[in-house]
Amino acid sequence: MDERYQPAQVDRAAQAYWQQAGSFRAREDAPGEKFYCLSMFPYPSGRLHMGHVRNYTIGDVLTRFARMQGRNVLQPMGWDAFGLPAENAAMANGVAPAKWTRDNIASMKEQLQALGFALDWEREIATCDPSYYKWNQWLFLRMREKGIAYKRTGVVNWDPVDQTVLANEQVIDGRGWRTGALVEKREIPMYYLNITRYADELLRDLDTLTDWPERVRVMQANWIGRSEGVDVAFPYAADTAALMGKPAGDASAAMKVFTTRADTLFGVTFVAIAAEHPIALAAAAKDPALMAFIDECRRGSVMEADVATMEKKGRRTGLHVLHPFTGEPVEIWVANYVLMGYGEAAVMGVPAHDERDFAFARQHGIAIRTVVKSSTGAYDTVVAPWIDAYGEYGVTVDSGEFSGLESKAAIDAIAAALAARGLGRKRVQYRLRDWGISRQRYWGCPIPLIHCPKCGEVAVPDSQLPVVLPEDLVPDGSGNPLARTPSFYECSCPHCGGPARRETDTMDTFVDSSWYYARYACPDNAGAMVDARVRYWLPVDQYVGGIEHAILHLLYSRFWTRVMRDFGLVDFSEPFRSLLTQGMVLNHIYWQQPAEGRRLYFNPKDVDVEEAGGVKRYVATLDDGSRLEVQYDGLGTMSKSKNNGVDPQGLVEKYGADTARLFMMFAAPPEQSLEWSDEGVQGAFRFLRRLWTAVHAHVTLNASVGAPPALDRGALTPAQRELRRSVHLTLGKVTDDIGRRRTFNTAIAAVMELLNAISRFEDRSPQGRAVLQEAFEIVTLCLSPIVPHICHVLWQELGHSRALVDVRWPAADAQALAQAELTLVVQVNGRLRGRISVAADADEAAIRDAALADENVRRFIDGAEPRKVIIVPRKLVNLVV
RNA sequence: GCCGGGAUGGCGGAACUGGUAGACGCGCCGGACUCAAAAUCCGGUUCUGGCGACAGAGUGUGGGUUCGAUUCCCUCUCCCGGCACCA
Repeated sequence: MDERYQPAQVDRAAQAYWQQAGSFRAREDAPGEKFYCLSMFPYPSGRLHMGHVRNYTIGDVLTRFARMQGRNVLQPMGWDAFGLPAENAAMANGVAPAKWTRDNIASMKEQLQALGFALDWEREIATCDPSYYKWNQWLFLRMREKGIAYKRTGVVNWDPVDQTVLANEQVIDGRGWRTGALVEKREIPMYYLNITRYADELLRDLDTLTDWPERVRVMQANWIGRSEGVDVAFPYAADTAALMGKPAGDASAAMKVFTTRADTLFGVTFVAIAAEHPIALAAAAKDPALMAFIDECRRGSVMEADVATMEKKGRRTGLHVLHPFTGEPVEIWVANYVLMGYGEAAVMGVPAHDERDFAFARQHGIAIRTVVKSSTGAYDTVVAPWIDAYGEYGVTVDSGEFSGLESKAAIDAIAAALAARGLGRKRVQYRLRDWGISRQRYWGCPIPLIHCPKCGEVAVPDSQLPVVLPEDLVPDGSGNPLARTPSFYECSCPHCGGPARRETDTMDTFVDSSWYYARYACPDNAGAMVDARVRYWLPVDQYVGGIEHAILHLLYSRFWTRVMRDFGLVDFSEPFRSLLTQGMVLNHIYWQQPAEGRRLYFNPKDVDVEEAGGVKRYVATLDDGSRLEVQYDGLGTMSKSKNNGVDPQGLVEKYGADTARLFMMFAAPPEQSLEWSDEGVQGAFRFLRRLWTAVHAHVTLNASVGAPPALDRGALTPAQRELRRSVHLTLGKVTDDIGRRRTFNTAIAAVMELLNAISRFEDRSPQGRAVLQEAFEIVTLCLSPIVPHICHVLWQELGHSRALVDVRWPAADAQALAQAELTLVVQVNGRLRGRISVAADADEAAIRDAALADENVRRFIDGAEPRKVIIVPRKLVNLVV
C-alpha cells in the first residue's frame, strides 16, 4: 500500500474496475426491488459546471446507497440537446448547431466519467437524435387527433430588423439583443397543448406526492391557481352596440368578465379591456389617440413580472356597457395590465375593494363606491376611500336587493340571480394557461405537419416519421433557416400528392424533457415510444434536480405522463415518486465599470481581499499582471455572464474526483444553496489524506505483527467498548442521514468525528487492533457512496477480495450501543446549571435527588423546595423554583 | 408586483418531535517537528467580565405563547429562486 494518498491512481484503479466488471449496467432480471434514480439531464453547453457536479453527486450517493441496501438500481444519463444556445454558438462561430452540440456531448461525457458516477452509459439518449424525437412527433399527432394539441394565435416578441421571433431572454430593456431595435408584439398561429384540461387532476394529485418538498407542491398549486368565481355579462350600451353592430341591452351581445368577488358587483365603476380586445380595436379605428395608446401597449413586455411592475396605464374608449342589475352605463377603459389571451381579456373595476383597481381609479378620477363592510367589527367604518381599498370579505351594503349579506352568501345570491337572467353563472377558473409549444427556431424537433394549398393542414403519416431536421444549417440570427431551405420545406401532400409546404416551426424544448425519463427504460426500441421495460422501471423512485425547475419542467412532465397514460402507453400518473430539489452553487461576484461599454466581471480566483482599518478593498490581478480595484457584489449563482464559475475539471485534476464529491456533499445540505470555497476543498482533501494515512498505518502494523484476531465482544476494555460504541452510533447515524434525512453533510461530519476518535485510540493489543479493523471497515462502508474511489481501494487494503461496490450495507450492533450510565443536564428555571451522572435505569426520585445534590444547582435553588420537576428521559432535568 | 425559500461565531454550517446553541469543517492564535519554510501533528478559538471556579449577554428586527423557543404564533427588514420563448 502506498504511504501517500495519490488520487489520480486511486480514481483510475476504481474506475477501471467498475468499467471491466460492468458494475453499473442495469438489468431488468437482476435480484432485488427496483430503484430508479434519476438526475435531471444536462443541456450540453460544452463544459460541466459545479451545479452539474452537485446534482449528479447527490443522485450518485443515493444510487450507490440503495444498491448497497440490495436494490436493483438504474441510474441513466442523457442530453437535453435542443435549444437556443446552440444557435447562438452557431452565430458566434459559424459552426452548425448539430456539430457544436455533439462535440459538447463528447467532452461533457468524458468529464462525467472522470467523476466516477455509477451510470449505465448503455442507455444514453440525446433529444436531438431522430430516434428520440420521432416519438415527440408521433405523440404530438396523437394529441392533435384528440384535440389535446390545437392551433390558435399567440403573442410573440418580434424583432422588426432581423425579422425574427425573439425569446424573452433575447429582449433586453424592450429591445432586440442583436439589433437594438424596439421589440414589437406579434400575433401568429401556434400550436398549444391543452394542459388546462388536466388542471384539476394535476392540482388534486399534488396531495399524493408526499415525498416531494412541500414548497414545490405549494408553488405548483399556486401556479395552477384554481379559483371559484362567477362569469358576469355586461350587456352593450347603445354606443358599443352600434360600433360592434350588435343589439343593445341584450344578453346575446355582452362583455364577459370573470370575478371571484361577485359580492362587489354593485361597486363596479368601470370595466377594463386588453389593448388587443376587439372593442378596443374597433374604437381605435375612429380615435387616433386611442390607437397610439394601443400601439404603445403592444410594444410592452409580455412577461408577467414586467406587466405586474410596470406603471398602470389606461385610456377611455368613450364607450359603455350596462350594469347587469342596475342597468347603469359603465365606462369601458383600455388598460395595459389586462392581458389578451388570459381569461376574457376584460375585467370589472371595483376600486373600493381591489388594490389595483383602486390605484387605477385614483389616477384617472374614476368614482369609488363602497359596497362591502367588515362584519367582525374590526373595521367599523370602511377604510376611507382616499386611503386604501378594503379587499377583505364582509357584509354587503348599497347593493340593492343583495344588501346585508355575508360576502359568500352574496356571491351565491348574485350568481343565482345572474343565471336566472342569462347574464352569468358560477365557474371554476385556473390561472394555468395552455402550453404553447411552437417555436420559430431551427434547433428543435420539427412539428410534423404539411400545408397543402388544396387540403389545408395535413398530418405527416406515421410511416413517414420522423420528420428529420437537417443538421447542416447555420442560423444567422434573422428568421428561421428552415424557412429558407427548400430541400426541407418542399414536399408533396400526403392526401392529394400535389406540391405542399412543410411546417418549419419546431417544438419547445420542454417537450423533449417531458418524457425522457421513460425512454431510458427502452432507448433501443425503434418500433415503439415505450415498451414493457417501462412497466418494470417506472415511475422514477428518486428524482434529483435544481429548484429552478420546480414549476415548469415538473408540471409539464406530470401533464405529459397523464397524456401517455390516457393513450394507454403507461399505467401510472405521476412520473416522479420522490423529489429532491438541490440548491444553487454560489460564488462571489466582482465587477468594474469601464469609462465606456459594458461592465467587466472578474473571476474570484483573481481577486484578493485586502483589509485595512476595517475597510475592505477588492483588488483583481489582470492577465498582464497589473492590479485593479473592483466592486464586490455579494454572492450569486455561478454563471458565464458574471464570470464567477469554477471549472470542475481543474478541481478533479488537482485533487481527484472524491475531493470534488466530498466538498460538494459536505459544504451544505443538498436543498440549500452552496457557497464555493477553495479552503473548503482543501479541507475535504486533507480529510481523505488523513483517512488514507490512518488506514495505511493500521495495515502496515498488521503486516508486521500479524492480522488482528476475531473480535471478542464480551472481553473488551472500557476504552475499546467506547470506541465500538462510537463506531456503531456513527453507522446508525450515517444510515439515517443518507437513507431518510438526505443530509449528507451531517453524515460526513459524523464520520469525521469518528476518525478523530479513532486517531485518539492508542491501544495496539490484538483486541485493540480487532476493534480498529472493524472501525476502519465501517468508516469505509459509510463513506463509500460519497467517495467511492478511495473507499474501493481502502476496502481491498483492509483485506477483502470482494469489491466494495458489491458489498451490502451493514446494520449497527445493538450490543455495542448499550450504556450503563447516562449524563443528564440539570436546569434551574430553564437555565443550564449542572450535569449529573445516573444509572441508565434510574427512576425519577433518584434523578431528582442526584440533581438536588449538585453543588452549583444548590446555589441557584438557594434552599427552596422545587415547585415542579420536569424530566426529559435520557436528556435533562429542569427544576422550577 | 405575485408565488416560494432563507437569515445562527471571523466564514460554511450543526442542533431531526419545544429540551445542553455553535457538532464537523474552514480561518485565526499558540506549541511541537525543521537550519528555515511548506506539509504534518498537538492545544485553544461566540462575545463581555474574571487568574480561575463561574457569571452575564447571545440564533436578522420588534413583540407573544411556554418551566424552557434557533425551533411555535404575529410584525418588520434584507437576500435568493420562479413568473409561462433560458434550460
